[in-house]
Amino acid sequence: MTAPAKRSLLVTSALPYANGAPHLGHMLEYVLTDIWVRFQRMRGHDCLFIWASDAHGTPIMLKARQEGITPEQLIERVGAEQRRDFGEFDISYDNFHTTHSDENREVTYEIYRRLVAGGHIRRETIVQAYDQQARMFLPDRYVRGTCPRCGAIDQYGDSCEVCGATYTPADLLNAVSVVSGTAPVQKESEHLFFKLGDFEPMLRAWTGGDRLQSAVTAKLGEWFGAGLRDWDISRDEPYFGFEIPGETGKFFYVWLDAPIGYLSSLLQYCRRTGRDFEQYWKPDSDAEVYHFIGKDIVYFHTLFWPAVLAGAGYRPPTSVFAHGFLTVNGLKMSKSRGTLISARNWLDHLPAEYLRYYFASRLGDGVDDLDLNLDEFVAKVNSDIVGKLVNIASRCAGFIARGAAGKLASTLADASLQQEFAAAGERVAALYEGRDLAGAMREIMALTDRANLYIDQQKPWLMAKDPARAAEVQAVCTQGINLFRVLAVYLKPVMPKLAAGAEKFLGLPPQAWADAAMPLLGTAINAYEPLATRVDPAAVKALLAASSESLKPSGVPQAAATTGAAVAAKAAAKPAQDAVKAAAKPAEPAAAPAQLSIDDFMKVDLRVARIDSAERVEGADKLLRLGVDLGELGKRQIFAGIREAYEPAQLVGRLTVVVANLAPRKMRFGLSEGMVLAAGPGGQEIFVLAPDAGATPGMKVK
RNA sequence: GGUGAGGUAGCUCAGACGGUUAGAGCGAGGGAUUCAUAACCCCUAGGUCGGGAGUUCGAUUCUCCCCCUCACCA
Repeated sequence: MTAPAKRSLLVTSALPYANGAPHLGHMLEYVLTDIWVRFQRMRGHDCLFIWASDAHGTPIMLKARQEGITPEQLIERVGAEQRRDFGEFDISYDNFHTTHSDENREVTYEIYRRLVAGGHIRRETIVQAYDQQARMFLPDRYVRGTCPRCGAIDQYGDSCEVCGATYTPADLLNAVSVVSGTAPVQKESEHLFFKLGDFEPMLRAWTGGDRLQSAVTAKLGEWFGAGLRDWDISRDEPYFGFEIPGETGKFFYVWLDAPIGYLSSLLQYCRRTGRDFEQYWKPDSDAEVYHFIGKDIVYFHTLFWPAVLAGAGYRPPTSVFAHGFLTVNGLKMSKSRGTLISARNWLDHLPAEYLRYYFASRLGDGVDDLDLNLDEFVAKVNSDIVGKLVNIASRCAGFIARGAAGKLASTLADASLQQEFAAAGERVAALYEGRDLAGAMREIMALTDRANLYIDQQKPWLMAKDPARAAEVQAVCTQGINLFRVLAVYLKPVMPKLAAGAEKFLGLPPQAWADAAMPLLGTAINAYEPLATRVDPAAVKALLAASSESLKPSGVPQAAATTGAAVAAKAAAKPAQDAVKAAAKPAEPAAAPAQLSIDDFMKVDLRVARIDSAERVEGADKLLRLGVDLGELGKRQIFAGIREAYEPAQLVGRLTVVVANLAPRKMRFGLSEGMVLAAGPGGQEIFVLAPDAGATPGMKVK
């Protein structure tokens, strides 16, 4: 095997925003980055993991104000939480700085100076929402009001979450500042713009070929097609950030100085350690620079960021690796929905290392979202790590300790099997290198199965009954332990603690990748202590309980589905407050819904409703928008997939039955706040249920 | 709406530059075993590889259309 040439790598994760403690969505990225970094180091490369806390911007300024502390106090507190949680997740970063630092100011000013000198900055007066009471310009997200297109209330100033319309805060009806609660006015201000268009040829060249993931490349094609717009990099005071030199009352937009944190954190690290900063960022650098990011910030990292670097005379990144988002039990992580699990909460209940393994077993090179299914998590860790991997050491250790005085044999029982395991090393390494961690884990687990099978076939426990065969027992178990040793090395980037435990057990120094190729013979090993213990499902339960009052189910997939069978299946599959179990169970076939208790049934709040209005929905050929009156429960809007079966006029004034406590479902056309009951296969054959005469809106159906 | 990624065994997913009986892990069922943390080993999945059409000697793998899911839209 030829030793790969020593590479010099600089790796970053996206900078976590300093307005709150990390959650599992953050950890997905940091674990992915860390596994890759640890792998590179084990391969003998020089690999730095550098990042920082993203500390500027309006949200931090306002949050600090709300808590009655200074922004500096806030970011210091959050920064400490971040460091603590990252450390306990075994994120092996070399430096974690903050963007609110002298180094970052220094680098940001220098970059800005060069951009100005290069003619890449222009001025333009724009009109923006302004809060007269708070005396500040308002970011779009800080203005809320009624969507001008669909009429949904309480929408952000840039787009409507209900109908998807995009607009400016000035278009909102009844606009209100989130800061003061007063109506904002429109006010002019001069802003500085970074001329992104100057860099189009450079960006097209840089993003071309297969430098980036295919999904990202495709997206970039779309953006190029739409044309690159200049980028507003200034904000007016009050703002928490860096003042722009030569201007009064103007600050750099947080997104300009945030990625510069990649440089400034490295700068701080280099000054502390005596390393050469320029080596990484000079235009002709031999070093490789990689940014791991979430797919939501691809635009910043593949367009703005390389362009800013180029404009300031630095080299662009070698590549940018985007990943998808994390869902938990099929639900988006959301604070408001109570589905957010903090890193701290996880650490309080479960080992970080098990989550690292689960993430690795599910992560590929794509930008698809990843679901943390906790039932699967428990099964996977217990089976793969405890039942199979650690079991190899556990089942061999006793024989070595008892029958061989704790000493390994001096030759291998099956050298070709060892060779097979060693040869797999390059295959596994290639998968790690390409960030196909799931592929690497599959490969490792296949080897693990192979090792257990070997021991099973040799049956050392039978040999051990015959004292004359003691040497054979020792040889077989030495073989088993050597196979385990190889596996522990291959898994080390993912499970560093487990690997450290294995090293201690085997009496070895910290292992590098290449060490796996050389068998361990004739040495003494230490007494075996359990290297991993099973996950107790109760710990998962406690985790979820602590995370929130409940993991509430989100809306049903399609409010348009109105057949009776679908209603029954959904009611059975979604007992409120029990989404965890529901999500893990396979859906019952519609033809034979599971039995449910009367209590379950009573969870479905069925109500008589009067259809006050019905209209076709522009752009949806199956939906009708119904306005229904639920009596004491008030009036609701419901979208029903019955357009092919009913003319709107036929429905107005009719009574029907509605599921009143169905979680509201956001549809492209508006919010659907319930479900109308109907029977039939669909299309024109849909029959809306109706109560007999005498029923009134709001009556409970039971 | 635009764009992208997908729809393969109960679940999570591999895979096939088109070609004899479509795979793995988990789960489930059966068996074996007892060294090991009720672990491990063996056997069992009869799935129209989303639907339809086309190209072809032959498609689940290519093309087109449709349906559905998910994500992104500075």
